[in-house]
Amino acid sequence: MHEKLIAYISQYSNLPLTTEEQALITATFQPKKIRKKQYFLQEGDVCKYAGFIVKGAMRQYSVDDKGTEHIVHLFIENYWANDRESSTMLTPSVYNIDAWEDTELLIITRAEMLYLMDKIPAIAQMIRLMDERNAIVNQRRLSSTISNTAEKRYEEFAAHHQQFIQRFPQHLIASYLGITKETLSRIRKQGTK
Amino acid sequence: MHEKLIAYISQYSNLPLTTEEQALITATFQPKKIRKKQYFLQEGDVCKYAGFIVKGAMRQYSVDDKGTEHIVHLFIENYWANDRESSTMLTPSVYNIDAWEDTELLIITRAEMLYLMDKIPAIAQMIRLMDERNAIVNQRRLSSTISNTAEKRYEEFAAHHQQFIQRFPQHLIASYLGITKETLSRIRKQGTK
DNA sequence: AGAAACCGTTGATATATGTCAACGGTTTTT
DNA sequence: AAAAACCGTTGACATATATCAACGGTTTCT
Repeated sequence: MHEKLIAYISQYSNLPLTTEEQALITATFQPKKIRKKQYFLQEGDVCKYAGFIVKGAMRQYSVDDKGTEHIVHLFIENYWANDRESSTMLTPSVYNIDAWEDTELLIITRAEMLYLMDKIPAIAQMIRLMDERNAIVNQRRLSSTISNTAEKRYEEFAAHHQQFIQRFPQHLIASYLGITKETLSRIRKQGTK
Repeated sequence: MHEKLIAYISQYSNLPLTTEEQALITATFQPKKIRKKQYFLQEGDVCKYAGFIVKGAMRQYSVDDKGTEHIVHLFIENYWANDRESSTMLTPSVYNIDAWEDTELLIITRAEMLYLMDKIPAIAQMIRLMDERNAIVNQRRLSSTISNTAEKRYEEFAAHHQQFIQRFPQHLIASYLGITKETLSRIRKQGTK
């Protein structure tokens, strides 16, 4: 089960992982299975673990006063489920993370991750590159949200996230884009003409 | 002029900077002055430098087909002006960064920064923490943009960014929030009642 | 196998926000 | 000192998107 994680880490670094490093990684990341609809993180709890998704699909969302869910992230294989603000600051999360499909994770605490970063250069390297990639992706999404119409946002999203479109129902995609499912339905209908 | 930068870096780390490290930093970061309205980065150019703002105020924005500017970032003292996607990937930027007030910067290339990260642990540490803080801030902004009405977004912004409100005109704040200046004007009027 | 939940779509209508034009008061430029 | 550019506001109107309700077709549960 840890092979996918090892492969994932390796891909970020030119330094190959030693056998000892691989063993340490395997010993540190704990497998965890979550059935569909179960929570990985609940609003109000501190996010204690980051989870690498080996198999499955998850979503992260907040719920407003009216009970409406707002999807902030969608995750599939090779993504990390985590509320960084909560796990870093040790504050209660405003988000929920739950499984959209039955999901297999490899989980790790923040303290363990800091330890691994210290012991394994490739991990430190991976984190740095992930942060960088993350900053870029966030910047793009923000920019798109501020500047573009719903239609253009959907087109951009569809162009770059084909796997998500296939894997999650439309109403989740709509919420991720900050629009209602009805609006997305109308946009798509119009787009095909 | 470099004292403010040294102080800024120190604040991120418990390791104090040695005299040699301070000298290296001072030698690497080049002072640069930019007059109001001048560009630090122009759309289409590769972002060659990151700039630490010692004094002044800047803005980062894209321009759409209709010629409308969309502010994605506002910067004042102790902020970093940079288009990370462009400087990391060496691709032409879709953004402009210009000075809103006369501004003094300390600039550094990506290669130099990587070198400093390698040589000075406190710098590596700073970058890591900045990335972390950044990820959190971006997450919040994104979440707010997706979930909240314009009015609530403005209230949240005003509550946490008093300095920006005092320093930049309303139409820039409006653009930063993804709304028009007219809408912001009406929101504010209503809010005071 | 039947019931229930889920999903996407459509219509009618409501609401938030954008667009355009104009104004008076500043500040900046020359 | 005059002219120009900038800034916030307001009104009238246009548009994008949300809301609410209903429907038929799936899929999921029991």
